[in-house]
Amino acid sequence: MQPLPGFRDFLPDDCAARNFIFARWREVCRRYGFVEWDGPVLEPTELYKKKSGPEIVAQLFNFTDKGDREVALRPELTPTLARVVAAHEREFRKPLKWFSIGQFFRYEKQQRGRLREHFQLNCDIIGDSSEEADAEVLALMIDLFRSFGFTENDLRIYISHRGAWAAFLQHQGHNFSAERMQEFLAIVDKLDALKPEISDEKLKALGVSLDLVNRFISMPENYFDGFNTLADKMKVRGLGRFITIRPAIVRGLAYYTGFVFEAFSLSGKLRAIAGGGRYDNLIGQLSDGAVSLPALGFAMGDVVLGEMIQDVPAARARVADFVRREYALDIYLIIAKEERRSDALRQLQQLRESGWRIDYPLTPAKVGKQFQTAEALGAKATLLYGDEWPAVKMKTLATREEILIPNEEVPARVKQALSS
RNA sequence: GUGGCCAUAGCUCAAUGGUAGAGCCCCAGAUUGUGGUUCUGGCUGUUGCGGGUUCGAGUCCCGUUGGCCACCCCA
Repeated sequence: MQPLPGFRDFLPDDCAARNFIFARWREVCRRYGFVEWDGPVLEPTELYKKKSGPEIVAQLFNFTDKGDREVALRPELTPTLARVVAAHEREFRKPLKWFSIGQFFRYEKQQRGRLREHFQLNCDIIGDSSEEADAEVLALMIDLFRSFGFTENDLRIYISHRGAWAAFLQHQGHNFSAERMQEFLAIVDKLDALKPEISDEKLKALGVSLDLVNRFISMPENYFDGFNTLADKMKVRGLGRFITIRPAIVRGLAYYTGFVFEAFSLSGKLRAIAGGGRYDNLIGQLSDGAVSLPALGFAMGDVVLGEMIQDVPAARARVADFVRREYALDIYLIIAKEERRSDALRQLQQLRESGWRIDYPLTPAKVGKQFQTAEALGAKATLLYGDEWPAVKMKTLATREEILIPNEEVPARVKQALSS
């Protein structure tokens, strides 16, 4: 039996690496004053059908449950967030700064960096429409990357703004409906992939020329001051070098209204590592107008991030170090004489209650074998119980130094030896 | 969803159509109670699965499942 396609087993090393990623996510988010929350893994399919746009619905991992409900494993968190916030917003002071770490699903053919399941960090600020909030979220994203050991040489965050496109087009005399705007942005999104003649043709169908579009792309700051404001705010924080204005970045989800951004690895091998934007209307839509709050946020997945970590030596070394420490022991007990097993277990329990990580042989084994096990489990020291009793022989594995200590002094001496 | 490449031991991979192998891992030893190295020995296969061609198929053909890559799409 194998796991289902696109689903992963996490062996101990994989789990430790995952814990490392989660630990950095939590640590940096808390540093920014974000609090953690979570929602259900299974939602009514309806939640995604109307609000996220048709793109995501085609890839839902959905089914009918035993109560004849149409349900879907969550493909993203934002619709759930919008629902929860609409229902509970009065209980919280604004702005909300919330983050969440959870598993998300999609039903599609898997490929490198893209499975049917992944873990994702979501960070959102709700109830603040200022550009300061935009900058705060971007800074958070950058510091998250920095916490893994990445620098401005490893990745770049490209920033665009849907409102900027609308304003530019209006300035040029075009007034697009929401649907036409969506159509237009889809073409812009593919400018790099398609031949200029084809893009031009598609744009002409909307009454816009490729020349016009390129004019904006080459000098966006001249047409939209918000880019300058944001860039200045990032420079003040010393993070300006991480961001690049790139109007052609348009995210696929329909609900974005303002700034949108995507982080890319500069090695060019990977897809977007993270992305997000402002969605000022979504909460209002999902609550049928009962609650209207501006919001913005982003998400970053563990799969692509993990691959990027493997690509960058400094980041890879941090993970390896963490993985090694994740389950390394403090002490391994050597039971050299089986008649000392009870004495050893009594001290084992005592030491565990003090918080030390200790393991020991469950069945009788040769002393040499026990030392091998101690080494393999990463123990810093061993405590040997045998003919020396009532004294215990403590050995520091790194230095091979052995000292004889009275058993009643073991807790104190262990503390002394391992605290340094 | 479409197309191309691939599938051999737990892992990485060998094997002109002619008796399936190596390295690593794991386990056990190298004289009585001391670890990373070394040495010796041991374990492991319906060659992904199902058909077909052939005297004979890991090898050739068809199907199927799974993986990788590209396209589509994108959290």
